[in-house]
Amino acid sequence: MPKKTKDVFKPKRNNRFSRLRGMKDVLFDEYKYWDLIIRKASDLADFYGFQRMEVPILEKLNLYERSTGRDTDIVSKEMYSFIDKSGDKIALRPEATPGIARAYIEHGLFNKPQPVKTFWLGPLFRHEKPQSGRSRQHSQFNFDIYGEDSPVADAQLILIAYNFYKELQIGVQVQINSIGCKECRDEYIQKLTDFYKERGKRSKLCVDCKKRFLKNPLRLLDCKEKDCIEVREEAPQIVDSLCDACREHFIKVLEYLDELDVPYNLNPFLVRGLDYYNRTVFEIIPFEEEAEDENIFLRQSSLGGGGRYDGLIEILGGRPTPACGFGLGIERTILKIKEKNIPLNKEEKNFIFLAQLGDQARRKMFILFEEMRRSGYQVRQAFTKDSLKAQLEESNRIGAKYSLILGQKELLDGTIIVRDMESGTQEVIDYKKIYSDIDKRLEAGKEEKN
RNA sequence: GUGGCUAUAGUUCAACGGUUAGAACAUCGGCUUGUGGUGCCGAUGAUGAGGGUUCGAUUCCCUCUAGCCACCCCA
Repeated sequence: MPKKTKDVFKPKRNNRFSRLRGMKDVLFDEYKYWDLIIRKASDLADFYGFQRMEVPILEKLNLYERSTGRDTDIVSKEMYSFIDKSGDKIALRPEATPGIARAYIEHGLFNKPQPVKTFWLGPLFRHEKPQSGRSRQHSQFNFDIYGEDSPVADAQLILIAYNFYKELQIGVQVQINSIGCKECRDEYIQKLTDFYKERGKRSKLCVDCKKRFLKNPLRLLDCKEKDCIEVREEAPQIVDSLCDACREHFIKVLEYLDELDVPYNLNPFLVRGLDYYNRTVFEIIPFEEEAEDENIFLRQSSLGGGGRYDGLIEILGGRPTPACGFGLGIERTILKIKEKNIPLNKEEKNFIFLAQLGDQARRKMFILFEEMRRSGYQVRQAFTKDSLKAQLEESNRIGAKYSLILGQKELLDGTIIVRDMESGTQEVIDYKKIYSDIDKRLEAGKEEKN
């Protein structure tokens, strides 16, 4: 080890190479949570027949303008967009669905047996003001079903999202609504604007809502201002305006959820912010039954959401294809896991630590390590360390079950020391009997457990 | 994007405007040059950046940066 001198480079925090705002490093301990989520999501994907795919992080800007919607906040205010060296307008994906839909069209996935069910997981970018549970790069995983208009698809997706949290022991509730199809929604918007035009109701609205009235009246429904909520009470509800087909679709989705005991809350004010949604829309919010202040969960940001987007593929130039899907926020889920102290049930492995003293012993152990690894043992080592003390510290740190210690003396005698790390007892055995001895010990350990 | 709060070792915290900015945990080393998980001793290591006020600033003021909270929006 070189001695430290005062000339040694000292990294400083917040220096000119520091992280970009709203970006996060995921270090070792944190990654355990990612692991858990990725595993759980992959298992569900497997089980329900969704196949993993990935699409580029960069796409053409117009993909999002046309699908997500030029006027949505995500596209108009929060997107990382730029012109690249060839002069193309590019964007870092702010959400996943458009890219996946684009891939569906581009690779002719409509020629595969339908429905095509995709599982996607990756980072998204939105230039927002960061706070906890909201950074400029975050990750989601999405489940999408293309080429299926049956309400079973909607219900199954909701079920999967619900199961995901249930199995993680996180209490959630499904907020659900139907925003109909283009026809019945337009009719409803007409009714809604007519309602707001009555006797100076508009004057009671907040500044934002006055704008919403003109630009996107549906959004009047999810304003949180007190006065706006008051006016809203009497407003017509979209479920009453659904056309027969849309109503029937929605009812069937709810019936499936009822039969599966998925708790949901019919929320007539749920309107999702992206242009391409139709019919079923839903959001997954944290929910504690014992919560005294119901504002606690109302205020909390949602863990994920989704819905149907039957028109999207056509908008992007594909043949008309019904589709639906959802996305769940990985970081927000991790926040919940930590908040609720949900244990990461780590696999119990019987680590065997190989410790050595002296160059010759090190060489021998170096080879033994490879041998044991190939034979399927969970071997661990710290061959860069010289002192036995440091090696046993490491062995202890990783929770090894046994340490095999080889020094000069053992080398000469053709023996090796087996140390039981829990009890601290150790035994000198014939070097040749390593495998049989370890096997015997592990077998005994197994029986003791049963 | 709007408003507010905050910023000290790797981490969690301390320091009436006044000596050398303290501690715990973590890290490394030693006690024990062949023995970890509990002990003892020691070492490394910080005032986010830049200005200003002052004899003197971690402390007061300004700007920037970052984080947090609320809103907006959303995952």
